[in-house]
Amino acid sequence: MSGIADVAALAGVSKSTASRALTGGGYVSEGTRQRVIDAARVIGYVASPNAASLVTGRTKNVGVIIPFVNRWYFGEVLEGLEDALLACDYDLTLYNVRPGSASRARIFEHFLARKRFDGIITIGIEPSPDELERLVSLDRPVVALGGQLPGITSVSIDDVAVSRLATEHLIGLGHSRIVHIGGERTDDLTTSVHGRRLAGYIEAMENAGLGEHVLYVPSDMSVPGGYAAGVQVIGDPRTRPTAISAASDEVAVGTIVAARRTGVGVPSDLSVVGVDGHEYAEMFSLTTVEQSPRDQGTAIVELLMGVLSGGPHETEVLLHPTRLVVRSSTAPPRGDGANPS
Amino acid sequence: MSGIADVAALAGVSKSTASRALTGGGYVSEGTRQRVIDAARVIGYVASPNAASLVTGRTKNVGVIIPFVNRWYFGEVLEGLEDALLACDYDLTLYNVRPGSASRARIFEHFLARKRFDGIITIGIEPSPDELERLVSLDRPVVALGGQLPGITSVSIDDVAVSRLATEHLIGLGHSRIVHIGGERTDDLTTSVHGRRLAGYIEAMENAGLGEHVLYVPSDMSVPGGYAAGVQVIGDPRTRPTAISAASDEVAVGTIVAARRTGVGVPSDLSVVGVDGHEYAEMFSLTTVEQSPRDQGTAIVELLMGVLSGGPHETEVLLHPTRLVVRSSTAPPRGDGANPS
DNA sequence: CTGAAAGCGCTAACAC
DNA sequence: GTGTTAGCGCTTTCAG
Repeated sequence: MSGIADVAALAGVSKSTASRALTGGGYVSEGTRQRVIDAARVIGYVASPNAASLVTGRTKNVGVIIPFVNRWYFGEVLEGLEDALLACDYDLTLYNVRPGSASRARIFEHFLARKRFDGIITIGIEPSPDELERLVSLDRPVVALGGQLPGITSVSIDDVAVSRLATEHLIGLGHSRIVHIGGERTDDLTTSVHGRRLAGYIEAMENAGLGEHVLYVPSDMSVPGGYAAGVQVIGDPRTRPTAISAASDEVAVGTIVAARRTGVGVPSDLSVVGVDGHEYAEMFSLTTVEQSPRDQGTAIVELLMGVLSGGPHETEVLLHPTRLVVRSSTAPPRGDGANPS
Repeated sequence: MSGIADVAALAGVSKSTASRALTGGGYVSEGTRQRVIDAARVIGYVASPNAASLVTGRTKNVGVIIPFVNRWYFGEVLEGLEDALLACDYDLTLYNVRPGSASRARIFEHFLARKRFDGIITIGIEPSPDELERLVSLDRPVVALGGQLPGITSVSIDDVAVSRLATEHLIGLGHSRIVHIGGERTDDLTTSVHGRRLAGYIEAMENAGLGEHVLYVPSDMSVPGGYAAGVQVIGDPRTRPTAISAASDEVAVGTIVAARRTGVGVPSDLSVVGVDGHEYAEMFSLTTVEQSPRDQGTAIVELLMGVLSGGPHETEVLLHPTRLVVRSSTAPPRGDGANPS
């Protein structure tokens, strides 16, 4: 293992000069710098991050705390994060904290305390008070994506607007019997993603004078969740809506699968919109409010870099839904009047 | 930041004794050990991994090289890895090397060289000679899941057997016009997962005297890939098979979506089997050879731990398909005789 | 069984 | 501009 001393020797300079040339701190003449860099390349020298971290206190590594890897939204964000972090020369260490899992506890109690990172990115985490406390006590910058945590700088998409937009699209098509799948009855309407998307739906419905038709069915934010809810909602032909506003694309996909299985055509007999821009949208003729999770990942990394560099930075970024992408025409069913059952 | 010195002081011993007590190396009297451990707990002491690594050379961290995060199989494996690694007190740093991406090159050239890990786990990687060379030159144990690399200890599932099993299931149901989706024409039949699963299909067909019906359509190992191939395969009613053996569950799901969309019933007019135990299998009435990716993750971690501990370990583990899980009955279509078009 | 001292590989003051 | 020196926080010989 060649160390910086070897590089220095080969270049005919001292270790400190070699270090300066390589890390770019302090004055080095252009000639020396080149010789050192060449020497490093010849030897194939790469600095030991441990040794460097020990003295600088910085690790060139960030921790990512994420509840799922294997749900479309989270996987996509994670890939976005990895790309963005690489571009900034940071490694990424993964902390997978499935809600309620044993590993979640161990991570918060044990692993994070190692502080192997310069900063932390949390994705869609709703931390318990205890977890939040531990997060803060790490004394490293924390930035959150999705759901602003008290005192933590965050990036969120405008969940209310996004869901309102989706619902308005359905209303614009002439639907009135629109149900929302995804909100949880117990949620505070501003505190969680679930809740805010539900709020957007309600807002749209009431604005359109459809308040009496407001109806939501709770669901996991996942494809199987949407499927289960879909079966329930579509099951009874007498109460079946003509359109569904889904809290996420994954829910929407699950719902559509359920609809097809039930023999209800999609979208001719039923319109479904979701939020996120899922890669399956096309396959399922899904209409979607596009809000790329990858870009969300990029945005949160940018924010963290701002914090790390100590410069000024926004403390709360709200991503606005820019456009509604229609992957298929979703015509309103005939005979859907103002006076449904 | 409290250091080991503080712990030592509080316990009334020297740093070296404190270190021994905490890391379990060398002799410490039981009483002292307890006092040190208590002191550490009181202060909330956690050793700096950097400092420790610097001197021991071990990092308590493993690198995971994976081509996708956001494909079901890979996401599932990754979650399995994370769990298994945590259990062994290892951190996980993620290297996402999408084939052909710019980050892939940077990772192999730059990031891996930092050697922030005691070992490397690769998932379904087909490295170029150059990449393989770099991997080896890291001088850290490398274990591979899926596809044995020359000179690298590996865990694989028995792809040939798994695919044969799936195909035999269809044959057993009375099908003869069975096409395989997933193999790539260019593949060596033993070198890649694609290739081996194709081989298993061919084996089953020939064993059953159906060699003349062997037909495969190449596809990405993904849901959209399966969808595209499915549209193509099912599109023409004259050549349409009665059953499909898919190289993976994701392909199978895509195929089923295509089938439904084309108006071909599933499974009444078409049977599809896949490999892996996908969580969507139930939603899609998919028959599957179960081979949990999570367990594969666990297995590969066990193997790596064996290598790291220096003890004896198997150098190549083959996971055998244990069972075929039927999520729905897939009756053969009537009139499917020995003499298809 | 315990303590003193050396040093892992690097960067950051500080002199020159 | 460049070299010398002093650690970063820990583990590990090596005496005692």
